[in-house]
Amino acid sequence: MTEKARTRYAPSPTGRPHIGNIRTAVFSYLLAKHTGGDFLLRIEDTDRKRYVEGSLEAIEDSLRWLGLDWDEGPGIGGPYEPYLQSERLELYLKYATQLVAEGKAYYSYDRERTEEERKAAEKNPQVSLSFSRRWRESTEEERQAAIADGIKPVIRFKVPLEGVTTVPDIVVNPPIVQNSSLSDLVLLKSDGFPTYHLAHIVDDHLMKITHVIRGQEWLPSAALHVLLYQALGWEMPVMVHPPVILNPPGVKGKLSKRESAVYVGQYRELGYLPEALLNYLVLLGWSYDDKTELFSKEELVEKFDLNRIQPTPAKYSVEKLDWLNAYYINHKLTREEFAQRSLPFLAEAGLITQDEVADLGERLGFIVRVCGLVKDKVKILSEVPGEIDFMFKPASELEYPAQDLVGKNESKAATAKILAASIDYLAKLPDEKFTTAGIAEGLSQLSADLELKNRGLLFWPVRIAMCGRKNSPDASAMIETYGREAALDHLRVACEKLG
RNA sequence: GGCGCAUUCGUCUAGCGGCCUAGGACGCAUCCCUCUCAAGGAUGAGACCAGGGGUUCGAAUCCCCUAUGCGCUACCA
Repeated sequence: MTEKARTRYAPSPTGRPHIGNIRTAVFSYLLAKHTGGDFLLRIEDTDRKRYVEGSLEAIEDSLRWLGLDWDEGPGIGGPYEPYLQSERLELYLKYATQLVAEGKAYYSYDRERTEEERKAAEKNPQVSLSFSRRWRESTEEERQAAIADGIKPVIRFKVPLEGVTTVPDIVVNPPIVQNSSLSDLVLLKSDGFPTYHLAHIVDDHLMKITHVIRGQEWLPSAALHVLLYQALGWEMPVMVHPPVILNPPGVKGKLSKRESAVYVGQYRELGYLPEALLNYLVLLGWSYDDKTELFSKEELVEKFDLNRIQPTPAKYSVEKLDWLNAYYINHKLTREEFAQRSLPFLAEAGLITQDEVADLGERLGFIVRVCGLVKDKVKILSEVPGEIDFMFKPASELEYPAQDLVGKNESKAATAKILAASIDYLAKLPDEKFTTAGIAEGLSQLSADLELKNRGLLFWPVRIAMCGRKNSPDASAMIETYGREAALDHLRVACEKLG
């Protein structure tokens, strides 16, 4: 085992966490725990204009839901508090002015660029470069004039004009960039807040972060960060730049909310299991071997290896996630767990009350059996209510055409006979035989006794009578779940429908 | 436009010079099971390893070029 790693997830509070973003948190968490180290949460709230109320809570909820517990962070504290960058302003000021004193940074009396100027600068790097260096070699008179004009300066980093910088990285080949192509980045804004570039380096250093895991969109500016570490005389953490997640096949660009659900919270609301989402997210860009792809959180912690992160961006596809989720529901969850997790969705649909979500009391057994009817059928939890709502209604409220009962039987009259026979049979079936298996066996025998061509001719109308729809769970299982009285009611109503 | 990274079945991937007539999974097709829908079981189609040059006895694996994709190009992160 390698040395203990200290990693962090450092989102800015600009809204709900995006799954592409949270995936870097997953990798960070796994690395930390794999090495027996710490995973921290730090909030990068250095842009006051983009702050969104409630973001911190959304971030914390998402991490907790996925089971990514952090060892240090806002609220819980830690040896390097505070973990909110807005509360660490004097630190950034200190290092920025230190760099100025050392001649490695300088005050720049810029006016803010207009949208057009920015567009122009994007097209022509020379414009951008010269703009950023406008005050690099300014005279005292120029500075005094700017101050007299009331311009508040920013502090810019004095990037070396010559040489090349490379960024060592675990995932991709080290980018090699000419220093002359780099602009003098802003370290401290005119409002006294640091930029990301300064803040994350100061914090990662002070918080003793060993591995920085962040999206590949940071690769282009990583050379600048290398230079900054050098200027500050600090050792660099290991850099890890996993690829971004792309839109599904056929759609260009990185995963966007137009194309699919992108926020962790949305997946929760749709009824994905956190363990399935976690498993899927990890698989998107990481592999253990050529076969294994089902991993619990514990297995991931044990097996995670940075070197097996794929350098290529992966296209997001909800189909495999759906399969994984269905697999977890079907094979990993017990009936009780499945029912428990379905509760919020049943309440949402009005099938049970909020009080019952907290404590079902005597209804627990019934709910577990009802949910069990569709456990191997649903892909996501939000599908559960729609699949079993009929179980919550009396027979008289089921609406379906009588013709549906007939199925492959020759007539309504013939079907009615079969149902009548089923009623007689089930009414007399001993209690100990009133189980899914017992009922299935009994009704099969009955269909033979009635000399039907196949037992489907009996099961079909019985099943329709139970649920009023053509697609449903197993007929015998529904009968058992209803219990004898309710099941017989359903059959009687069906008989009446047939006239 | 400039700079950077990447490139194996439709998709996620295994592969780190001979084990590859390229393996697994999702999806798809067919069959089995079957009272419906699922689930489950079996089988199959599907990648001349982006294209072109090298290096080597030998390349999906190393190098170069081209193409394509993605990212960045703010006093945002």
